[in-house]
Amino acid sequence: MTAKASDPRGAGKRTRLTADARREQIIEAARVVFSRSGLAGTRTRDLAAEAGINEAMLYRHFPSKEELFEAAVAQPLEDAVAACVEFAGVAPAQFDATAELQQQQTRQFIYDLCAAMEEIAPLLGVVLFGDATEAQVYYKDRIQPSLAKIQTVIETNYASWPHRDFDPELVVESLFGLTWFLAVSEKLSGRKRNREEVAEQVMNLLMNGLKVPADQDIPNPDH
Amino acid sequence: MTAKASDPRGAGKRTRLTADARREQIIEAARVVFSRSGLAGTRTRDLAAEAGINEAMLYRHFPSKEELFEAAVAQPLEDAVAACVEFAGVAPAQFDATAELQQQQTRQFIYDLCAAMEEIAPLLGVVLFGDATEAQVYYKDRIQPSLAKIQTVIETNYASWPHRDFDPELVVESLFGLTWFLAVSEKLSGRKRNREEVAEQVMNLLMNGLKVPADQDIPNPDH
Amino acid sequence: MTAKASDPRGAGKRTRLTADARREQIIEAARVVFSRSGLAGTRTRDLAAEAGINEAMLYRHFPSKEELFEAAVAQPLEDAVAACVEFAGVAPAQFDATAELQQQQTRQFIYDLCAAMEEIAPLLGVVLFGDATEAQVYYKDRIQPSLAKIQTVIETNYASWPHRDFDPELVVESLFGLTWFLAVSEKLSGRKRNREEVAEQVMNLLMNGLKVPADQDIPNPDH
Amino acid sequence: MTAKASDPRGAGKRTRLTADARREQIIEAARVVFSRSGLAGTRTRDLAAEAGINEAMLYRHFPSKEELFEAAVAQPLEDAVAACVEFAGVAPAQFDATAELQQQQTRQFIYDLCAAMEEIAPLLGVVLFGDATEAQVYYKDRIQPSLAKIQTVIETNYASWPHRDFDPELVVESLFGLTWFLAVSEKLSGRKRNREEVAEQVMNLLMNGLKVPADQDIPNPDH
DNA sequence: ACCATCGGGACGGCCCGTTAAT
DNA sequence: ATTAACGGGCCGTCCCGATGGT
Repeated sequence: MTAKASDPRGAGKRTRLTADARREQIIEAARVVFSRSGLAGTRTRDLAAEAGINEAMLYRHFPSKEELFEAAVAQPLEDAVAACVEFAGVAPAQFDATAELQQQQTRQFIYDLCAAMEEIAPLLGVVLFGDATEAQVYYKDRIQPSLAKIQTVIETNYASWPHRDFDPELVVESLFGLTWFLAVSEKLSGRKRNREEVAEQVMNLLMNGLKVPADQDIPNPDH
Repeated sequence: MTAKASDPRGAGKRTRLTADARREQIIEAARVVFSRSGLAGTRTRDLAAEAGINEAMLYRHFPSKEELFEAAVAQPLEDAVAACVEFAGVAPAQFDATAELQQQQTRQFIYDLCAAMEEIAPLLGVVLFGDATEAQVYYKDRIQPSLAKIQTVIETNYASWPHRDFDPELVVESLFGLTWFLAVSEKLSGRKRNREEVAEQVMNLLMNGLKVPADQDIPNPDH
Repeated sequence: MTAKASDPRGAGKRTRLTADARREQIIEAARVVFSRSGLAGTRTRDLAAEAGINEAMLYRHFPSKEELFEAAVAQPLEDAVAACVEFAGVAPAQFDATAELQQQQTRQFIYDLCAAMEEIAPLLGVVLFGDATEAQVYYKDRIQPSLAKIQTVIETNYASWPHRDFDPELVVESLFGLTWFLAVSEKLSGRKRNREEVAEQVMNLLMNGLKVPADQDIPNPDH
Repeated sequence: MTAKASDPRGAGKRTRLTADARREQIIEAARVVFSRSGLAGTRTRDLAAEAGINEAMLYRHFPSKEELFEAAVAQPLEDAVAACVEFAGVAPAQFDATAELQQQQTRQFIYDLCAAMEEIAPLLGVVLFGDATEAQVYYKDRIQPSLAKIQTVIETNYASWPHRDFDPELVVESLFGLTWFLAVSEKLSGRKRNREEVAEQVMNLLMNGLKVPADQDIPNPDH
């Protein structure tokens, strides 16, 4: 994000901003309100109020509420999901018997995913549950491709570590949904979790499962 | 259903609906429309049209759109989530070294959860992403308690099988979110998965993880 | 046709009434509600509720709200105003120097008028201030003729007593308006006046004015 | 009166007024429509049409139809009635045997009252006969106090002229009602009276009555 | 044979998203 | 950049027919 000299939340004084800066400010305010109330549930008045400007100003910068939604929610969400592909990274070159590297890499991936989810979880919600028809298009065109890419990365790394037979697509969607809901739940319940612990636990869950293998010691059977 | 003097199923003729039947029909139609467009995005006209009646009829049976939403979406969702607690079941009495019984039980649980999710996924969406304030209340008061109960069931079974140390709350939320998103994704992408396979894979993921233990043979490294 | 049934206000039990009795009951209930809220301000639901019957019953006895208004308010009001003509009576045959008989007659007239006004005051209000266009027609066709008749009676008696020169029409309207407002005021303020005293005072005002003739003693100048 | 700024019949033109001017224009238009149809009988669409604007504009200037009614009818009416107190004036200082000054003063008072009534008569009607409950509150809180003040003025002058014993309250209400109905009647019948003559006649009626004192000549017994 | 309920066209008040005019 | 303006639509209800139970 570009560094801004002025505080966009400063409501006291009327600052004259450049068109771009104003646009950015509107977008950020809109993201807040849209996240809160969805597309249909948001009034243009609320958008203007949150941005600290006049309603007519919105229409000087955006031709319609829908386009503002696109700029403030849909596009950033698509970008953010696309960015998650980077998190997946590439597999280590050489074979690792204990897949320790994979575990580390996976932990980091989950950590990054959780971090990203904190921001995009509400956006994902309002986009996917605003209007079913648009959601379908959006999901197919702008979410799934990124998920597919992550899946591809995993498949590429498929040969480099010892694993069970699994469906990469299912795993990606599972992980995505899992982290999504954790973020949603955190926001709704107001309870904060330590993200590193979460990443560690989820990674462990994903890689090793809950069960202790039969030939190992049971760490703490009765807690 | 409520006991009726006359046969509710019998009449083959086109009969006017009883108040209860009409109410139920409105609720079911409303659930469809609300699932599609959310609370704010749904017009009362759409609700009436979907139910095949006049708008005025809605308000003879429900005092407001919000109350219809409550009856058609919020309450059924709460009930459905509450019903998921039953799926968790109880742990087998005796110890099982390979935790085979737990695996079976878990598979069934996930299967049931996925089945339930097929219906409640959109409801969950529109409730949690319709209005942030109401979502918070709803989640805390009407979703989390059920999740907590499932968690309790797991904790009760905690001692009966060999497992790693994990946070039951996190696991429950993870599983819930995971299955939720699988259902959402299925609906949005239009692709159908075999639920039994999904349950098997997810159970395996949950119990055993993706990784093959180091002292085992690598089943099929390069697919 | 048949004799009036019992008290129409008995709401406790559902009495089966003859059509005429039911009609009369509806009319009386309607008069109450219309008096309270006017034609436009009255819901058919309120009418039905006040009559203790179903809304549909109204339309079995009256084709429309307007016709019920006509039967419950407009016609009774017209009749009541027409009946006021009787109150005016006829002048005594022989000349009376002190017009004592006229005073008595006038007192009685005013008394009767006040009594009638107690009932018709609200009706007059809702008819004349409900809809301006209809009020005009109503006034010209159904109120003024009765006032004109009263005026005629007065003119007939004109020669029989010593009086100043005055415009009978103006006097009739004045008296009518005066008594109307007294009734309205009584109802709105909740304060009750003794009707005989009112009649006496108004008669005195009308016949003798407030001022004491110069050649008479001043009864009580400083009270 | 102020010159009409915009032509209500003017079609496409979008006239721009300041907020205050528009507000005033709406109020004046509303007074006309409310006077015609009452509060319940007036559609917001009629209000907008009469003001030559869109319905939405009403709600930019007034939060509800009721508040517009308050601003356009209730408050002006209260003010106008309150202003009538000024008309009552004060009694002449010195005693006047024939009460000629009082007569003149009274004539002027009645004249002013009639003039005021021409404007407030319909307002009074729609307020007092719109809704019985609100009318009661309005009358007690916002009409009666002014009438009581007039009454006080009369009582203050009570000692300064020779009069019969009378109830000032009754006289004030009588005069108020009398002039009210004269105005109503004029409006409804479409017949115009000369106000000076009316004032003269009513003053005479009030002060001297219709009857000729016994010791005076009968002016014109048979007209 | 009465009556209550179902059913609906139309419109009520209100305000939302949007466009001129200043 | 701001205020005034508006077309249209939303939620809710009103007045009133039609249908079927008791």
